[in-house]
Amino acid sequence: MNDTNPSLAIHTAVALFTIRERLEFLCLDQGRLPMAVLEAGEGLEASARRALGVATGIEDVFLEQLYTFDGGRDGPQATVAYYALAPCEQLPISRPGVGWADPADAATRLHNDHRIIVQRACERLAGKLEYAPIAYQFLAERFTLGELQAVYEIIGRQALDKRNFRRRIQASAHLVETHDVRRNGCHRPARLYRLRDTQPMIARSPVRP
Amino acid sequence: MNDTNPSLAIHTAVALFTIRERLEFLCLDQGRLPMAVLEAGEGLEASARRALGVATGIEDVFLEQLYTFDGGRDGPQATVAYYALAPCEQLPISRPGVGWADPADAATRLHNDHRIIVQRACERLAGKLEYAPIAYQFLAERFTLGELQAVYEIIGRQALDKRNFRRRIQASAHLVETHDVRRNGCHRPARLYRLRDTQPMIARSPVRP
DNA sequence: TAGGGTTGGTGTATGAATGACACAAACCCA
DNA sequence: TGGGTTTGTGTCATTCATACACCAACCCTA
Repeated sequence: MNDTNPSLAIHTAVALFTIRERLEFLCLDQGRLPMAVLEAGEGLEASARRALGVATGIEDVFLEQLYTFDGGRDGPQATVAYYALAPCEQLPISRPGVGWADPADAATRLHNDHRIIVQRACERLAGKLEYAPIAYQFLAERFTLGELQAVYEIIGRQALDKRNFRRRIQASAHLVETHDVRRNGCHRPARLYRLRDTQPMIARSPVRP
Repeated sequence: MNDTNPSLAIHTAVALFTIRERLEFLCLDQGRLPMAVLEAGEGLEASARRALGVATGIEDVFLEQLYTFDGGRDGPQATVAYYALAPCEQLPISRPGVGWADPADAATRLHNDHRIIVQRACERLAGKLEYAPIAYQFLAERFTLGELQAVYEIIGRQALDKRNFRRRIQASAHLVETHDVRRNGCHRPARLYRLRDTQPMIARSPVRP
């Protein structure tokens, strides 16, 4: 029942992204992303979550399938890659062998096959930013428009006009204004917003690849 | 070396679409899409092409990975789904057990897991139509603007204004005008166009899922 | 060979969305 | 109390999207 033939296996791999000043991904010291071997009776997404849980202790994050790569050198093999997004506050990861890296450094930090995963994930992130509410996955439940704009600027790699950005966001109607503000420094406090709770959360196959 | 344990397998499945008046997909009489079991040393895309070749005899078509599904009842299993596009002229398929079906009838023609593949493929097709030059995959090398518009209307499921459509297409600069026309019926002949040959052909992971 | 039927091909005017741009408000700190 | 910093707001110009009508070229039939 338990087939352990190493030449035939389905792997899952996860690129977990967060934003702390810059966009960063979670990287194991061996130059790999968190991975798992798919077990009997286990779903692919469950396997990916398990991989992430083993490496980091967290499992409750946004997770979406990215692409499936063939690793077939010795036998029929496939690696189903996922990407995950989480706000950095939720990530008290301080385990040995686990760290963060800049996607631009992926080439030096990761083995080839995993480098491609990170690169593709960045591309999809930037593309999807424009039409899907994924930016919110990097933020806490309540956030300021300034924080949201920073996410868009970091992922989209370009500065945005504050007024035009706010107009665009308000028009998308994803947000609701709360009655609270956040005092964050020696300046005017910022109003807090949250995602409209009727927001259907999407974690499906891309419609627009 | 040759592992034939049926409880651990990687499958590929292909939904081949074409347009003949309507959008249609290729459907085997057993209510399945063309499939293959990934072999040792075989790439995923190669496996999908093989599946299509076995069922139809053709292999040289646009093919893109769609999504990977887990079929894990008895063991670790995965089905990597692809979708393929081809002009109907290239498809002289008249084999027993192979036919065409309307995606709207997929529910009655296909088993559940394959129905989802067709449905997702239709969604991606419609989404991708707007920003990627996939419509040309349904046309011969040279085609008229009327034919191209028909493809857009069928996949996008809405009628388009002729003049606005033409302006949009001309603006995209994907096309070059040829010096020939096609006489097609009892009306004015239509100018023939072809894809600009410097067009980088994309068959990659979706950037915008 | 003339006229009717059919599809191919073209321009303009209006409203909507986008992009550029500057200044006062609120807070903290010195 | 004044300087520094981020929040928050409106307008104008340009571009983009939409709606819309007629002649051209061909084939077929009478």
